[in-house]
Amino acid sequence: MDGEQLHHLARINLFADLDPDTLRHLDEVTPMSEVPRGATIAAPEDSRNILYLLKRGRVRLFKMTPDGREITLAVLGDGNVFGATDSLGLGSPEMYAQALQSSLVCAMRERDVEALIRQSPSVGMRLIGLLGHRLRELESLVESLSHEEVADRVLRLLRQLVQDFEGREEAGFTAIDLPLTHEEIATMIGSTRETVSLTLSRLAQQGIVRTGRREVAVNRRELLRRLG
DNA sequence: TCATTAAATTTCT
DNA sequence: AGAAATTTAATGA
Repeated sequence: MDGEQLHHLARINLFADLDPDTLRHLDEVTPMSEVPRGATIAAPEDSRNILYLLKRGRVRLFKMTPDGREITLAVLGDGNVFGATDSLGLGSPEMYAQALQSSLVCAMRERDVEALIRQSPSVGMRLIGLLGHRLRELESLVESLSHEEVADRVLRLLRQLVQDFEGREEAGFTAIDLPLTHEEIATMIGSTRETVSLTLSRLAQQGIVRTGRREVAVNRRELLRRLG
């Protein structure tokens, strides 16, 4: 399965073809809440047996190093899931989840998820698709982190983000539909705010990216040329 | 090449 | 005004 298909797979509703009765039951066991930008949805001290369903919004998953620095492990969009570290073994207990923008989140007990998967295997299949996509992005990140210089790490990250969060197209530049600071970008590629800032402005001079406060757009043609 | 430190500057609330 | 985000510069590993 190629990246484009996986991309679309990740966007479809986890519960797409469930029958009305099941959906009604799900509604009862999955309280929904609106989470404001910047708020923490889950922290290590929270109960670990909940699967969060991101109905709409953007959520960043990160860990904290002993010296207090953040390491971002994933940014999730509409239709994705996170949490649930006990029986599903999804993610680690040390993970924080923070809303990058106002988001709509459902909480489902892990045991209800288990029961649902047994009853509707298609839900399980979609979950695997979602997780497979995340795994692949992590693999590519590790690869990049281990031997590339910062400029290339930034570029690979942006290529990934523009695929997952494709925004408006304007004058050859495709926006990344995600509010990100240079600081946050740094935590995604193991660099620093200052270096990311300098790197982005150099890439802007080269016509590969266009940046603004909390926003980045990329010229896909130039990006491809540079990354090969 | 890039993290670190320090500081200035811009932009948002 | 004050906070947050970004930029610039000097230094050393």
